[in-house]
Amino acid sequence: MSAERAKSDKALARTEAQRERILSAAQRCFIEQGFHAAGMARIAEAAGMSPGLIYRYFDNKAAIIRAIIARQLERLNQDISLHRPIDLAAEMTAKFVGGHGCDRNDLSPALLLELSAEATRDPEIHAVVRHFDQNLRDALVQWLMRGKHAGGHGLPEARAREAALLLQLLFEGMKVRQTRDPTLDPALLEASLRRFLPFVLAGGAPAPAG
Amino acid sequence: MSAERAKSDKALARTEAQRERILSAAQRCFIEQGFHAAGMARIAEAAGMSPGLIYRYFDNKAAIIRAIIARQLERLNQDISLHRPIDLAAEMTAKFVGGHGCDRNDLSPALLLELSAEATRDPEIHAVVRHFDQNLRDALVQWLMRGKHAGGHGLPEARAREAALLLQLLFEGMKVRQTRDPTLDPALLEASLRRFLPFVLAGGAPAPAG
Amino acid sequence: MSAERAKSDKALARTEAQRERILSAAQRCFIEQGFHAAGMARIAEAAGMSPGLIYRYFDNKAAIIRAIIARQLERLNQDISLHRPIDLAAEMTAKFVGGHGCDRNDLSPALLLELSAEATRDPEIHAVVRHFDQNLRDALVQWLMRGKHAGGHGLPEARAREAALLLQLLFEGMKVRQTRDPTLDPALLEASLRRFLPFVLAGGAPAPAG
Amino acid sequence: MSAERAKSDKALARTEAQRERILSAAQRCFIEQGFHAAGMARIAEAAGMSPGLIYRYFDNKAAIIRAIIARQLERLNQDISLHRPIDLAAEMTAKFVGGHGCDRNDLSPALLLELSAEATRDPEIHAVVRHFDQNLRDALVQWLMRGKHAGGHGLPEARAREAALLLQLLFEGMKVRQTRDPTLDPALLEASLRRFLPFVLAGGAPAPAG
DNA sequence: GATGAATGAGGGTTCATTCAT
DNA sequence: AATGAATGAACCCTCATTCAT
Repeated sequence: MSAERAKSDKALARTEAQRERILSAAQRCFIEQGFHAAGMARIAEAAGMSPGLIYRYFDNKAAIIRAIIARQLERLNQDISLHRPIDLAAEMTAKFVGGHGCDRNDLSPALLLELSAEATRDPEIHAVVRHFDQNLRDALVQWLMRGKHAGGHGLPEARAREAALLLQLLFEGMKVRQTRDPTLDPALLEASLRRFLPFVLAGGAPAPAG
Repeated sequence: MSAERAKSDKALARTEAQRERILSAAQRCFIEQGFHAAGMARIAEAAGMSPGLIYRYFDNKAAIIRAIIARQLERLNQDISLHRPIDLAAEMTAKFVGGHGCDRNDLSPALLLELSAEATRDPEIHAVVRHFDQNLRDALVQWLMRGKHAGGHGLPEARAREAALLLQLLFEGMKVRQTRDPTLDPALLEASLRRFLPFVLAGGAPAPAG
Repeated sequence: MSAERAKSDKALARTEAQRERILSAAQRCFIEQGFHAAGMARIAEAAGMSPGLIYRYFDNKAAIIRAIIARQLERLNQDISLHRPIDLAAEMTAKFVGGHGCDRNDLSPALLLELSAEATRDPEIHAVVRHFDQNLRDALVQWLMRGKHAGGHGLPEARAREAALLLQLLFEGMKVRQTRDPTLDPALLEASLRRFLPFVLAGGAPAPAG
Repeated sequence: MSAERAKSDKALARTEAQRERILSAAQRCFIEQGFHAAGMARIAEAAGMSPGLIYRYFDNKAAIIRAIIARQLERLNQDISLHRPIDLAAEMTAKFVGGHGCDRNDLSPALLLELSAEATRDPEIHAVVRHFDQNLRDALVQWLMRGKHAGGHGLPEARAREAALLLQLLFEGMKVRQTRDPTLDPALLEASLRRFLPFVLAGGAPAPAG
């Protein structure tokens, strides 16, 4: 039970580590060159392995793309911690400034855009994106409806739905903005958000103090 | 001088017409299949000419992409009529519902996203995108600062800059949303915008009636 | 009508010539190396063209294989001229000695064997082979049933069917023999055939004189 | 000396057993998929060992193929029992109906064909095939020359050579037929053979009764 | 100006073989 | 003796680009 198990565990761990190396290398390549321009050979090189080995861990290039997408969206979801009081304007600004996909917890804007475009044509990708998209929307709605004492905003459902949609539009708009104008003054962004977000979070009521 | 001129003019006109045919055909192909999946052969077919001929009018595929972007952004700029009173929420909703790249003045959302991702890698594309991006921003700022009697909103410059940024975030967020959730209820979108936009257009002051 | 037609005719002729060049080159490669060991690059080289060009004339390698099979079987059928009195023993011997696939009208034995094996796994190939196989069998039966004055052998149908089967077995057995013992003494082969074929052609009756 | 010997014997026995496992597994795979389509990984799996281990017992894939051929032809030779009176027509028909490579003494027809084609290209295979081929021919000739009281047919050598050749042609023709028309009516085959074989076995004399 | 046949580098992928463990 | 992860050359095929006509 122990020896066999131990070996199996170790093998599984190695497998997982290899998959991680591949995904990480692929993500770097995709960000730099795009999904289609990044060749398997280059990905293999970036992962420090031979091209053939990749296929022991992934069926094909599309599977890698899907895995990256799922992993990224998962992280995105985990990242949004709606269960503690947060300064949304500050956090969004920080994401804008820092989040260019260089560290593994950030969704690269270029990747997200290409990914969304790809979802238009690949039904499997579309399904994955939709799944996480609706998860996020539901989480936002719940958060907006929850009482203030629970870190929420106490909106009625109808208002919460409207506000959640606006928040998603702003999140995604910021991703596009990152690609178009990466030099955008963070102070201006934060000022804008700080002025308007409270109004959104209040469901359209006159902004409360704070 | 005149005959020669006339011939030259005619030749130039023909050249321009040919370029236009190619761009139009390429745009259709790109929308259907994406930048990389659309082959030159198919574009040539769609343009009703031979593949070889395209290279008399464009250096290569990337040049076509750049030309489409420039042309499209130009149209976009012309399209934004900020000189008449408009119901922004209604117009944005209409764009969301109708704007899937079917008419020639709309870039398909997928294309716009792919294009923005590409701008991350191709400096020439980036420059074009930046140029039009800032044009639009300036136009928005002017519009927001202009007096209400001139169809504007009479905001001071600082507020106008904040509001313009937010509007761009929303515009672009909507493009992402179109690819992710094309079935989004337009009524919900319009309600959200109608509740929020007046507040933005008022520069963050309590929403005026209407 | 004429100019356009002429051009189209010329184009069609060229297309057919190119297909022929490819098939001929592929056949040489397949005979030398087998279906799977012959690479497209080598075939292209043998055909004096680039690998990519082959795909303008054939969908893929399998299509080339099928075309060769069909072409070869067609020639085989045409080759069997059952409408004149023939010295079957002599002709079969001649085929054995000469027919090693070097000239285009001969089915290479190696090719026929590999082809038959391949038919076991590829349903499309199986269908093609079956089609020509049954054609040949029917032709043999007709020939055996036809009156002697018409170059036939006047057998009743039941006997004709038996004899046709035996002839096919002998034909195909000779193909195998060519690969196994290409040095087989043609005199021995001809003597064997000359002794036994009359018996077969007579439907099992005591061999007639001649 | 004895202990060492014993160990060595045991080791040799194990080596032989391993080789046998590999050959048997490979044969199954080759029959199902053909020589080239059967991968070493699948063969290893079928043999219940790792791919690497196979190379301890065989130099490479071609060596396995050669070993299978040799083993199979050896069995084939042993199988031919020409020392008892036999109903050749019945036995050949039975081989046709049953012999599709399912039992270990039968090479599948497809395999035999592929193998014969390969002999055209690989001199080592050619040599093996030739060796057993001539063995079989000699055995047939001996059988045909032997007196009837010894289960033979009492033909003079010249006639025996002719008849042996014809028998081989028929044997091999039947293998091809199995791949091309596996649904061939066994009754027709048996009738054909029964009418013709006695004539062959009699060396071309009018068929004796029975 | 216009064609479309031709090119050939590069794409993703497979698989016989090796070697550290 | 045995493993199976790793290699890398070669596979089939695509497509942006060129050029003889």
